[in-house]
Order: sequence, then C-alpha cells, then structure tokens
Amino acid sequence: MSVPLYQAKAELFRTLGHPVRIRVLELLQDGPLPVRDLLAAIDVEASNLSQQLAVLRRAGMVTSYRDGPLVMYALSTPDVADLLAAGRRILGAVLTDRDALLDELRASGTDR
Amino acid sequence: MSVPLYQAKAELFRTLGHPVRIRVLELLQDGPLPVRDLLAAIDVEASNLSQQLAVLRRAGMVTSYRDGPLVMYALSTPDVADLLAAGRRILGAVLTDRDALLDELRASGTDR
DNA sequence: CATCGATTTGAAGATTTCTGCAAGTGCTAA
DNA sequence: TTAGCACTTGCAGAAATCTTCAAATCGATG
Repeated sequence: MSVPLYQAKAELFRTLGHPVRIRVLELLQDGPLPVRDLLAAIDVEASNLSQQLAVLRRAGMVTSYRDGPLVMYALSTPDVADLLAAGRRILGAVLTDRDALLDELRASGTDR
Repeated sequence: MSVPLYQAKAELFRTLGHPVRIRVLELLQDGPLPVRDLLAAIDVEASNLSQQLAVLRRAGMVTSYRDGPLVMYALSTPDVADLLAAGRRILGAVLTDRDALLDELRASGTDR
C-alpha cells in the first residue's frame, strides 16, 4: 500500500490536533464567519489565530475570501463537520470506557 | 463552554496524527493482532512501534493483553473504525478539491 | 537456573510545532 | 494622503514530539 497515503491521513488528523483549530472548525459549521468574530469567540491573540487559520487553509479544510474590510472563512467541505461529529462520538466512547475502568479500580480496593 | 473539552478533542485527533499509529489502527480493524504481526506489517523498529502503541494505549484507543509469549492489541471500541472511515472520506473530498484547483490553475495558463 | 524470543522502558539528540512580539499589507473613510 | 481598523507574516525562544540506542521485563524452554 502507498506510504504517502498514511502520511496524508496522519497529516489530516494532525491538522485537527489543536484546540484553537478545533474551535474554529466548530464555529464555522453554522456558516462563514469573519476573523473578527472568531477572534471574539476564541480568546487567543490575533497573530496566533491567523497562524492557525493558515494551517487550516494549507490543509484545505477552510477557504477564505475578502468581504470589504473583513476576511471571511468557511469550511471547504461539509464533510469536515462529519469528521468532528465522529470525533465527538469516539471521545464519548473512550471517556466512558476510561471512567468505567476508573470505577473498577476504585471498587477493587485502595492498594494494588 | 468548557475549555478542557476542546483540549480533549484536540488530543484525540493528535493521537491519530502519526502514520504508524494510523496503520496500527487500520490493521486492528479486522480484529486483534500480536505485536509481532504489526511489526511484520509496518516496517518500523520494535521500540518505536512500542512507543506508538503506548501512545494509543494512553489515549484509550487500544487495549492489550498477553497471550502466552505474545502481547495482543485490539481496538478498545469499534467507533475508532468509524473515525478512520470519516477521515478517509474527508481526505477524498479535500484532495479532489485540491486537484480540481490544480487543474484549474493548469488550465489558466502556465504563468500566473 | 540460564537463556532466548518478545516487548517495553528510559533517555538523549534531532525535528517539529506553538506562541507572542514587532512589523507589514489591504481597505475604507476623513 | 493620512489615519485606522482588520489581518497576515517573519521570527525567535519555549515546548512538545520523534527516533533510536541501550538496558530491563516477562514467559517459555532447555
């Protein structure tokens, strides 16, 4: 199987591996937003947000265009929203498993 | 909204952001496998594979158990397979968009 | 008990990613 | 054309991640 394929998949996921980038994508699920609004919602420095937007742009997950004085961002494909949804599901599954394990550990005595 | 939630989501995706880890998860989709087999399939050093398996374990995406002389690994939840599938879909969407863009660029003349 | 195959752990150096600051570009309005 | 938002870019230092080597563990076997 093609090695670069795994590389591409890994890069895709790595692109999502940052809290600010995740937030941006979630905010864009409901439609395009100007940087100004993202900035107001996320609590990060403007230059930092811009860097993260550049990462998302390079990965092809968002597109941007200028609207008068504002720069607007939008998801490049609605599939991105699906991926986020899948992520939420897994997170739920993994966290419950983990909690279940924790409970089990607690129940089996304090030591060993 | 809770800040740690975005953190958790980002960590989940970051866990997938490595070619070896992606391959491991894909190989485990069809059922548990011993490290020995993963090693034969992936072409990476044993200690490196072990490090990556540890990352997946800490993230709660796989579980392991010993079977005689071998250590077996398995997906901790089938939801993981869904996430990989979603990733494949997006990758397809993003790459076609990108190719379409490339084609467009090519069609519009060799220079700018 | 000494060893061997299978796997994990620890640690260090190399590489990548993150963050914030200073400076720069693009538009709009006075 | 000067001024002022709205963003982006270039960087440098800090922090996190990767990769590999050497050493340690765990079972099974001679």
